[in-house]
Amino acid sequence: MREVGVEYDILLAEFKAILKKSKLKFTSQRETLLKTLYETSEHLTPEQLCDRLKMRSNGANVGIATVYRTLNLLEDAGFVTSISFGTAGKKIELANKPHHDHMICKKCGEIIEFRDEGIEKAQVLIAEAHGFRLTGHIQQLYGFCKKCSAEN
Amino acid sequence: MREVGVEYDILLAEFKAILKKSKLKFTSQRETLLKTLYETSEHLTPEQLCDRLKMRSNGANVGIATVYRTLNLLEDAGFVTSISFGTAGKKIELANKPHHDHMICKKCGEIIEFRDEGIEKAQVLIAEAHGFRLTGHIQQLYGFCKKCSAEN
DNA sequence: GTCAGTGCAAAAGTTTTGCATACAG
DNA sequence: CTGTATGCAAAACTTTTGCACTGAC
Repeated sequence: MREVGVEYDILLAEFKAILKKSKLKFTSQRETLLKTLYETSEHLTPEQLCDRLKMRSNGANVGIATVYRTLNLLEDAGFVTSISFGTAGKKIELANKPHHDHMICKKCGEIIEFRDEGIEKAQVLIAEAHGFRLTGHIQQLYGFCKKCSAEN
Repeated sequence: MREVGVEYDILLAEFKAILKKSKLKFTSQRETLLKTLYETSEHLTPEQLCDRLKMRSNGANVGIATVYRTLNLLEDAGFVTSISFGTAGKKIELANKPHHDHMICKKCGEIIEFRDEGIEKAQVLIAEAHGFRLTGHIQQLYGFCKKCSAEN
């Protein structure tokens, strides 16, 4: 259902390793959060993510605070990136999906994912030229999608 | 002081034209806001922008609400883009500076601007391929700058 | 058993709205 | 004059924190 990035088992192992290294604990909440992000191809806001976690835990309590705390943790560790575009609010995405970028329609908000090898390579070169150690990138092209373009 | 984009007079004229078209009014607050953005090369948050406006108006009142309202207006009109990266908060930037992109240090938050012709061209081609009418883009590479890389 | 993690509720921060007044057209 | 824009204050959201209790190691 999901384009293949890193296998979940590997992802999970990496996550555990990071936690161990920082003497943090591996809890069921953290696992479920990671798994949910892994299985979701959409871009969720923290609140939407929290709602899904609530559903998964069949009614059990999931605090929004924990979601934020865990997301910050994951973001620091580079597992997750958050992007925010205009008024659309903060959206979360797993970082180690294969590199891809976004084209966002300013009118209907549709997000189209794309990928271009040439751009990826150019980015690496640019980073090197500035002595920058690259860990990720976000590229958002925006404008109007085919549909909304026609309506204008 | 500022890399040359569109000349301010032209920018201003465009702004007035947009306002006229939507039967909106050209107020001193709107002018000062635009001018301030034009003259500032940094990336400001709405609140920082508001503070600058207050200074410029020598103590006169500038409401944060007006800043937000005007920014939303400008963003809708494509004059301004807001980018938000991780925890660093929303930052504003004039859209019609010459195209350039950002490299952001996850540790110290430094923003390095860069530009690459090849990437720019590739983006246009990709948009065309998807029937997407491109009006702008944001590209953020992130990782650790030279300095912070060394400290790790 | 110890110490980090959790949920909850309160707090802090950010953005939007309602309303009376000010001012551009 | 008319109606949009403004500043202020309140409201609505979003994100973070404090605390007592739970649970991983």
